Amino acid sequence: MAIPRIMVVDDDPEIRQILTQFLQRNGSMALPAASEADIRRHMETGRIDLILLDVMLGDENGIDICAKLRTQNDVPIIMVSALSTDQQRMAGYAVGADDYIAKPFNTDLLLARIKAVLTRTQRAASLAHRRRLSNFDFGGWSYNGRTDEVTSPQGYQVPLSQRELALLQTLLANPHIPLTRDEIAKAIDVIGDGGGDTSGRAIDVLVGRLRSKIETNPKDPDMIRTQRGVGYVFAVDVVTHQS
Amino acid sequence: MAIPRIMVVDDDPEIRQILTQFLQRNGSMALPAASEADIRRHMETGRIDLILLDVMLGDENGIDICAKLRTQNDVPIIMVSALSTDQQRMAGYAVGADDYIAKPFNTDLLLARIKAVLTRTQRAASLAHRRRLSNFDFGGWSYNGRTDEVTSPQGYQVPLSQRELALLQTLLANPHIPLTRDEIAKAIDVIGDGGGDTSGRAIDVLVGRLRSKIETNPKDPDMIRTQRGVGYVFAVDVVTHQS
DNA sequence: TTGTTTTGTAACAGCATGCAACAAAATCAA
DNA sequence: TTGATTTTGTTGCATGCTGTTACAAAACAA
Repeated sequence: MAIPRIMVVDDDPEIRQILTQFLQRNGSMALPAASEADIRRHMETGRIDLILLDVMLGDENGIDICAKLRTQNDVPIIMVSALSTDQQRMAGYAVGADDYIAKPFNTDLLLARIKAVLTRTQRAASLAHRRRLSNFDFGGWSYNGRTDEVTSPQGYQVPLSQRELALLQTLLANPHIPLTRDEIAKAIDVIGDGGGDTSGRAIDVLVGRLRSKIETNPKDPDMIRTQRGVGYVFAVDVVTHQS
Repeated sequence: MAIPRIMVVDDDPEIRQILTQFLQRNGSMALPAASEADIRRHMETGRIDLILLDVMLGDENGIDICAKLRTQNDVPIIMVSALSTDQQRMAGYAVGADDYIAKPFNTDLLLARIKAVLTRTQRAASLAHRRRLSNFDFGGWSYNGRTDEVTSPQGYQVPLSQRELALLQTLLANPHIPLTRDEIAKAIDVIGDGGGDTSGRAIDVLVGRLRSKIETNPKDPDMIRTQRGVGYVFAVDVVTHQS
């Protein structure tokens, strides 16, 4: 196996750095993450083989984060916790953690657990990676997951910005499912929005921009439909396939 | 591997001698050092494969010495300490120790740790070496790792400067993986950048220069893609092979 | 109808990025 | 050595991306 890429999630900068350096010295590439935003960015921008997740995050509960990650991908998760009651441990397994280690832990133990989880899930990890490279056909359009090229029914290639691309990917992953602005904001890691406040209109504007590029009639959109009071739906059948 | 040369750093003459003799009896060359001055002398006068560093040095803190050594070279360090709270251990890893052993320690354990660290670092070194001598094919181009020749799909040989070559090697070693400017700067040892400050644009310019030489359309690059807010990705499949 | 809420979007400001031009540093030639 | 050439980092400007704001249009409730 190639060098494992391990994301270290901990909001304490010191522990984060220590773990990061420890992993790097032991032959892994460590990707530190302090917040859920960091997590999402790492998940989207590169292959992650394993997540080391501290349960005691400041703003958000590690258990919740773990549950969320589990629903979205197949990357194995090792939870690390200062508290190690059996209840905690059970909660961790319940939301899909692959292993659970109590602090303070023996470093050899940590390495052994990491290795065990990695070999156990090796096949799943490579599959997860391949899934990122899928191609999609929708409403006559096509999206190439390897090159990020978006092609119109007429064969024109339409350049999308990073945000527009992220939005399209989110929609493609959730066809026919109404998505709230919050959900979209979280999925594509928008700064200004996502706090549930009505002031941030970033998603609205972004949707408008994507519509202007891929809708035949942006004023009366066919694919990205508005659900008043809810959010938006991608109302198109999507075919996923490998190239 | 040749006989490992291990520097023993401890200001207690007795322990220093015990360790030295123990190592010598077990097939290593031990180089005793009592002070930072000794350390420096040894580092300058000969190859050192590993440093065994006692945390409780009289005049200086072992942690500080370790940190200093780490910034200056890549010799692996095993810290030895009478105190072995997890805090101590963590501090050791934080400043870059490769392993941490509490006194009094089992001699078998010590030997095992030494062996582990040595093989670990040795393999990393040999892998890095082999990679340098590999050949790469990417997007119709080829790179000869022995001669550093870069050949275009049309068969033209394109001369790259040293920095451009280093950048290309870094990209080739990390295909499809987003690299931050910091990571690139560290990998190719750029002076002006790497401190995380936004002022240094050396990497941007360097990327531009490499693009102008190897991208079909430098204005709309196919291979070296920009990830806004992140860095750059080498978005090409890379085939590595020996000549 | 009228008034309120929600959504669409143009205009704007702040940044990140690309790049040309320059300057400093290294290398080479003689 | 000196001077020419190449390499490499810096700077300033142009461009494009992105979130905010303000206002208009649409949808809804009464």
